[in-house]
Amino acid sequence: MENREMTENTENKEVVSRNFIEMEIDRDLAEGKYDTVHTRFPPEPNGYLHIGHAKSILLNYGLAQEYGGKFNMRFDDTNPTKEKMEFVESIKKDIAWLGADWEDRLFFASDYFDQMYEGAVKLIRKGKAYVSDLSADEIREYRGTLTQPGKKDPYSDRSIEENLELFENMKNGMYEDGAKVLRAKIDMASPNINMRDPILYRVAHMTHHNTGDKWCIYPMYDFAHPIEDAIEGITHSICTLEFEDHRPLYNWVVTELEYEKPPRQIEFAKLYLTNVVTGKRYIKKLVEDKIVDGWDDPRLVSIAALRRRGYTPESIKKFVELCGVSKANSSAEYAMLEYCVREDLKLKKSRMMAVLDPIKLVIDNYPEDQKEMLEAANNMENPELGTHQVPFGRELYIEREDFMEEPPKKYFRLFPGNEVRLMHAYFVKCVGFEKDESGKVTVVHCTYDPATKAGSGFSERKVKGTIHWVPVKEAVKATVRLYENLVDEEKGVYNKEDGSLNLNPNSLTVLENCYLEPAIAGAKAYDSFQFVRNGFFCVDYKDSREDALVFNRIVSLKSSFKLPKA
RNA sequence: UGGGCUAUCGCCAAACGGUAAGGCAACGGACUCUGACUCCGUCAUUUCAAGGUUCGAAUCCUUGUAGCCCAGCCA
Repeated sequence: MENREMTENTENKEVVSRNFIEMEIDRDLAEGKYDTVHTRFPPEPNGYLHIGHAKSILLNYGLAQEYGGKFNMRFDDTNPTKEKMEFVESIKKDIAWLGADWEDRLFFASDYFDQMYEGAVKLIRKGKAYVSDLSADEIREYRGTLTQPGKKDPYSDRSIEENLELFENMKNGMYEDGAKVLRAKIDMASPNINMRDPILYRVAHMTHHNTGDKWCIYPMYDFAHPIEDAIEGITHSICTLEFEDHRPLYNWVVTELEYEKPPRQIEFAKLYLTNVVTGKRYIKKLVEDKIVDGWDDPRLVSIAALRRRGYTPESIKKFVELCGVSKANSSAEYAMLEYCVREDLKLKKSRMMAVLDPIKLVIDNYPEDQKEMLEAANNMENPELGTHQVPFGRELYIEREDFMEEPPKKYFRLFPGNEVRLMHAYFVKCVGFEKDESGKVTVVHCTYDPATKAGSGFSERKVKGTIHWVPVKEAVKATVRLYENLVDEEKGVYNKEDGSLNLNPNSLTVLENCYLEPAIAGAKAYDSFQFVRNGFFCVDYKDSREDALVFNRIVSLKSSFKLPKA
């Protein structure tokens, strides 16, 4: 009853309960902890963004919007060994495409290296950090294990002066990579391994994509991230669950560095999709093995791949919203994503006729030299999309599936003696067919009834089926690609024995003999349509040419009819 | 066996001590110039399990169980 009232009060707006992050923010605001909301998306530029990142981007951006706050874009580029400029460009493109607007707030963690260095010096002066000469192996050894406490670092008692000098030497390039590190002095016996004197700075003689050769020491994530957030005035630093254990360290850093109104870290569960490949190594191999056509192959779920496939930013936003935000590890079904694109495209795109697997239909009683132009609504449910003309004549192409010599029960399409409607045109009745030597049907014959023309108001009799068609003479030939899941859904994504992918051999079907109605001619990259009864399709930006269109199927239409398998 | 986190329908996910929302999927049916869309209906007597507190428990307590994360000079 309470819910019903809420529904009425908010009119057609659905009642969406607040997620736990919003509730935390509400509380922070109410308690006066913060008086604004400032979020950020902080990727490391070491790869392409995928659907999982979209959740974080849209969550952070959405929160800033919702609370009238700000959203920053920030590259967390504190490890030059992994980062590339190529990725900063692709990430910016993807985020902009998704509609998360960082306005003029594009930052790089590397822009703060000076401040981070100052912060480290401050910690040393407070006696909270020291330079250690332990090797990587020794550090690991001293750290202890999950069940055993760590041991005191023998260098942890160096004087402040000595530490100051050593750290400056580190900065000045006096040591080899790995020779020395700066560690926080916290608690080697902490049950939380992250607190066992974590490394703050390491030596790495490497050229950084942003700072060049200015630095040869680089801050670690745990030290850098809270500083980045604090410098930018971030209030809510939202990250994924695996950083929960790092929160005490995050708080330690902002506390020791004495930031006023320090940011607060809140963790949420990543978004996973079932039966989908997101691992970098796997995708890299698929690309190298030429199983997929690059990192934006339409079967992949990188943002670039979804864009190429024809997904819209709106559909991804809707999907992310539908998935919700919680702390429970979970995996959304691909069907939900598909629902979201259909929902978005349904009223926005023109509904055209395209025959993917053609068979010729001859209207025996339609004069050979006759021709007419029929008017077709672009979208019957959205008249604003207007209309277009489609030529009609004696010879048409129809879908091979729409004719059967011996139909099963409940088959509403063409079969000898049956009458169907040709969409936007006339009723036709099947009067015969031709076969070749192999028994394959080559031509279907029918007669039409002029009285049944679309829009004539004819209502004397009805037909159960309506099929789409394309005029033989004016049709535009095109290539259409149909997709299935890249991996075998039955077997699961990964092979249990060797960890390789269980690939679906049918993930790509290329149909090179498709015919489109002429109104589609001239379609440009990323243009998309509903091909009536076949799904939504998008012009491929890589392979399509004006005179040789190539379409990717974004998603099929739902269907409650299953043709019985022969 | 140390620490952190999580368990509510096939999949997401609400409910914040007052008697299990909603969406996806699925399944019926109506409608239909897309077997689409739309519309109507079905879909958790029960919330990981077992005890306990309470007039009342998914929510509180106890004891278990299961899953995820942490021992990079990665983020």
